[in-house]
Amino acid sequence: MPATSKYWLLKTEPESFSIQDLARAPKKTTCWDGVRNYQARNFMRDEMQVGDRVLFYHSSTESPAIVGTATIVREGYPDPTAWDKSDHHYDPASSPENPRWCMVDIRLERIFDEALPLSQLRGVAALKEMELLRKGSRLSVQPVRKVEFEAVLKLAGVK
DNA sequence: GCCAACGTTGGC
DNA sequence: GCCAACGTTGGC
Repeated sequence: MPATSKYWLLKTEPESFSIQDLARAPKKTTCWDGVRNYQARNFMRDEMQVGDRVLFYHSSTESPAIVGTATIVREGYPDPTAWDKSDHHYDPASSPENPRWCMVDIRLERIFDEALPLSQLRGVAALKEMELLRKGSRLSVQPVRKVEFEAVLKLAGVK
């Protein structure tokens, strides 16, 4: 994927943080902390830019689905939960002096009137090569092609 | 540097 | 809860 990608997909388990939680957050904004995968980190650290568009995805739930959109409002900066011993994502190899993990801030754009479940997305020709739909895909931060992003918005009935 | 063992993700 | 598909770790 080229460094010019402007579209992303972020996964979250709604039991820990859902799009409804994001809607209730101050300024409908949150930091995307807790990512502990190098490929996902690199996307956040090196490629995400303010204004990039985001598909918001609920995983590990009864009906995994894309549930809305968000935008990047702050570019990559160190994830302080990595050096918080009480945090579930604590990593002793990271420190304020030498941070290993990274996060961005996102702001809610819209919650879809109807979520788009994986089962529905799998039937869409324009999404045939989408990373999310690849067998065995686990990346929690992944690039999305423009045509894919637009196809998803169309499915969601967003003008 | 190989690779087996282990831990995690996440759909089903 | 099962398990396939990954990523990471660590012995050698």
